[in-house]
Amino acid sequence: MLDDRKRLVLRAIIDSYIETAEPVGSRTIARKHDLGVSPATIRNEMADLEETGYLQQPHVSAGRVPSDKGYRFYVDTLMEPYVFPGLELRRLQEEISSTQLSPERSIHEAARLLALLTQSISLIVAPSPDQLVFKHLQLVALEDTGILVTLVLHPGVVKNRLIRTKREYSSEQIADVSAALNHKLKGVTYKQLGLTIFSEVIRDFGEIGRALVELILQGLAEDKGEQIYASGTVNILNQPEFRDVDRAIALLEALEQKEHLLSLLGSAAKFSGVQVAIGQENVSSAMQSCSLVTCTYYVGNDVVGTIGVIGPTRMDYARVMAAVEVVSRSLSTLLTDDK
Amino acid sequence: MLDDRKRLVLRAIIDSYIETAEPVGSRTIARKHDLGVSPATIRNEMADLEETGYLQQPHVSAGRVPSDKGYRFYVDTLMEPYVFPGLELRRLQEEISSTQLSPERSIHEAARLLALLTQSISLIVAPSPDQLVFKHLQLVALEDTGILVTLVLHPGVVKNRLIRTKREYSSEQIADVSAALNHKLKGVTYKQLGLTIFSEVIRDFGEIGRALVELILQGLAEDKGEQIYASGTVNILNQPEFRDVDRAIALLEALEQKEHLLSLLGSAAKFSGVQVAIGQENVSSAMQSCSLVTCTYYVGNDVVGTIGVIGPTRMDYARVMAAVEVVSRSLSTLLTDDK
DNA sequence: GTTAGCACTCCCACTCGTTGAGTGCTAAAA
DNA sequence: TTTTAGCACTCAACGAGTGGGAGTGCTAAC
Repeated sequence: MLDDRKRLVLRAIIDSYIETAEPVGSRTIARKHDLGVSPATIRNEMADLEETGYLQQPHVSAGRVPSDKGYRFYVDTLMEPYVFPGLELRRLQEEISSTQLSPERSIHEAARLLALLTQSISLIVAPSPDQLVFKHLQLVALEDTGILVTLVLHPGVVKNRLIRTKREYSSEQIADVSAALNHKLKGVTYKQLGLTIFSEVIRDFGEIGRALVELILQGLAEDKGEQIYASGTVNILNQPEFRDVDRAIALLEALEQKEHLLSLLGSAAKFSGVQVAIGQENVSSAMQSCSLVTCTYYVGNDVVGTIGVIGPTRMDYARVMAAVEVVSRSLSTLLTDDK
Repeated sequence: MLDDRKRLVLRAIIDSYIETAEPVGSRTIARKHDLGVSPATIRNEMADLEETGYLQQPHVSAGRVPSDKGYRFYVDTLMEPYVFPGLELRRLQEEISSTQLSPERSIHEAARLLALLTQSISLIVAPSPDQLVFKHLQLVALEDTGILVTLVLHPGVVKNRLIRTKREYSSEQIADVSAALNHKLKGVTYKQLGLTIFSEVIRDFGEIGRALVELILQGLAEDKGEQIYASGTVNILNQPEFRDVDRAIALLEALEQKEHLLSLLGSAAKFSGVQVAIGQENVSSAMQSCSLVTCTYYVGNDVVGTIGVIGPTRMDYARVMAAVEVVSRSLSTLLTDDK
């Protein structure tokens, strides 16, 4: 569709625009990239590229700027993939796993590093309770009528909740219940919990059982907010496209709509590998001039969450995609290894 | 020191400036507040107030703007305290306690509400591990060599950590250790843990004991970052003084220095009641044009943390102070009641 | 002690010409 | 047919100049 020279020109323009955030003129291209043709020829190519929708002109006497279509083509076929130097890779791997022993921490750390690496906003969706498997359930009697419920879920999430009962139970009673419950629920996923199990629990464990079922039904739905997490929000203020404070506010406020974000990232979870949504490809209105790069991460062979980066459409796709890929892989490795 | 009319003028100027963020002229004051004197008289007063340091003039033909000293006087003696309407108060109380049963959540929710209420950045310092008392310690054997340590600390903080041992232990062994440890540590504060206890634990509980001591020594120091928490950072972008993106960035980046923040808020913890640090009174350089309003919160009679609000020196002190006071009290009540 | 009057200051918004980067078109060269 | 030099044209950005307006301080009269 596009001949070789047009591709070269388009790529040169996008590379340059990504770097400088300034509209790119024909002279600049002729000077920086040695295409062996004069600015006039490049102008002709640029006019064609604009006509076919790959470029745009902010105003008639300015240079050209890539359109969403241009970026899409760039990402799909033009750009040169970025490869992290081995050294940096190892340092990264190390930093992620340095927050020893707590998967939740590791996930947060991964988000922080991703934001740092890309100088953009990073998002991370923690494993959804639905997919988790009961690994252990422990009840501990505190003084009075409080019972601490500790749920250990696979992979590596620990949740604590306090429930209160009307009457007091002895530690022994609670230990018994704990053991029995543990036996009943071990290896079951949240999704598999159905009315059958719930009614059995209520029947067999009376007041505690009821409180527990209630906890499970409502308690884990409520923390959708904790399930998604943004890091490095300050970074976008450094991007020239967000020097306009109002635009920055619009985006940042959109990011506080956790459910909204979740659905945004959720749609990427169906595919494997690094996904890119450019500008208008995003449904979210506040993100029409942003791109979203996402990748799922794993425990073993199961997709458990998504990480992503949000930046202006003029982001360094090669670098961001590499960073997302690398962080997702490091995280997967880490979570898989220490189960 | 200041006669009545000067106080009235100063108060009128500060009220007006807080509302409009525009330098205040003599005519404005004469028109809006019925002081029964002409602008010329007010001009004289204003000149005096400037000379004594309560006001400043951005340039000679502009109105006056309060100085830090002016704000200080305003906060200490001039302003009319704001009282929340009962309805709003009850709604607030309700919203804070709606995140049932988890103190950590309540604290986060309090921060969110405080930010919403003041349209500023809210900060919250969660109870420091040092002050916490062991309430319960539970070890649970997971498969392989993993042992889940659940620490229940008073007031209401639950921490989970995973430790790994070289050899496997049976659930019974671990339950025994758990019971013994629990007995030994119950009621002890972190601060009281000394070498004696540590060496006893290591002696009596071997490998698990050593891992545990290590965990306690390093594990709880490491989460200083989790101990302080900012909410509503987007809000300051709406303040006219932060339309300049670079200033906003400077402040926001300062807020990411968790340790720095901790020391900032920590100094307020020595006093009871609502504390205000205005502009230059703050040591932090990024906060020279901001004020910080803080208040400690309690469990029973023990100070366990601090909440605060950061905004431009031109903040609505009456409202912010009331909000901080109210949220801190609600939080204290909540934490105290469900122990 | 207060106030009207007035000269003065200085920011701000606006206009207007200039500059320069960049374009499209045309016609000649390859 | 493609490329390119040349040229007229466009338009944002910048700076200088200008008028208006808000606000002041001072003075003299009340």
